[in-house]
Amino acid sequence: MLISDAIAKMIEEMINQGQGETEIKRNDLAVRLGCVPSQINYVITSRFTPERGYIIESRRGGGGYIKITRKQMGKNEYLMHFLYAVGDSVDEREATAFLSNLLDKEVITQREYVLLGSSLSAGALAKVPSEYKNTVRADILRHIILRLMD
Amino acid sequence: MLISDAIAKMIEEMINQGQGETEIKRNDLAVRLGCVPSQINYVITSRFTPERGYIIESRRGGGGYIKITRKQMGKNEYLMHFLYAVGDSVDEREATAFLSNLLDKEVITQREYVLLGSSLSAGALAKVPSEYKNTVRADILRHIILRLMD
DNA sequence: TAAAATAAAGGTCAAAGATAGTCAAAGTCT
DNA sequence: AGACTTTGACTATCTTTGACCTTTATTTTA
Repeated sequence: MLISDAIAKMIEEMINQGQGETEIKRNDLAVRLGCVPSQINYVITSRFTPERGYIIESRRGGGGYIKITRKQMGKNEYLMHFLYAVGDSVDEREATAFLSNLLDKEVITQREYVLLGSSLSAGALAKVPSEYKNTVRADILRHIILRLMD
Repeated sequence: MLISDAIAKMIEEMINQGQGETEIKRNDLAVRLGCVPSQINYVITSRFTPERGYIIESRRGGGGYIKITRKQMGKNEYLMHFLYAVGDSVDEREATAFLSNLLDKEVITQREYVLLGSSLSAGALAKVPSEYKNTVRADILRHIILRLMD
């Protein structure tokens, strides 16, 4: 398994242990997992993103920490939030992150997650010229989100 | 025998081994079969297409892979029929007709009908250049149908 | 005790490494 | 001739690593 995946898994477990939030010591974690400290940042910025519903806070210096919180919101709040958060360009990864968040919050079902994901997949949009691809994906995603609100 | 046929055969075997799906390492496979890596892409795009019931997913970079999933003809006759019925160009009205057919046959729910309809709507695809619009819609629809198959 | 130095975190960024994707030219088969 | 295949140069994306930067806390010193 990739080191980054192991780091992500570890952090997720810690968040679950801590009822939706955890505070890590970057250097400690890096040593425990055998990676360089900056790789922790990489994992956080690539996987614990706002699109996936996480908030990151941190402090440097003695007693420093990185705090990761999983956001808790109501359905409509989520949808509104996502509507704004979906910019005018979304790649497949981001789109999947948004959908999996909606799934976690039970705004959509597992089956809807799969079906809607297929609408946004690289394969489905393969023939859209690359300059427009992520723009079109964003448009589709926004249309879906709008339909989910009522 | 053509190298491409050998590649296709190999991949098929791997899919059989893996109960309908397999994950390959493009470069590994290319080395094993003595071809350039991009030939794997050629084989995948020319033979493992959605029209034939395959779903392709992939990732680049460290730990990258290409995942190929085959949807079975036998179990999903009705959906297979749909898959073939979708031509290479579908306008919004036809897409809606397909979806409402699926709704009538209780293959999808009312809510799925609405959500998927919004993915295929003119609005969602507004920015796709008109030459491609109906082709892209057909691709999306095919991907959705494939995902409806268990 | 206030300022200065030092230590103890975490942050940034770019380079290098590891994969996969695209596309067009050249080759081959029918 | 036209369709399909083969190849490789170039591109895009994701991960790993390390050098250097910034912020905050603690200790030393005038």
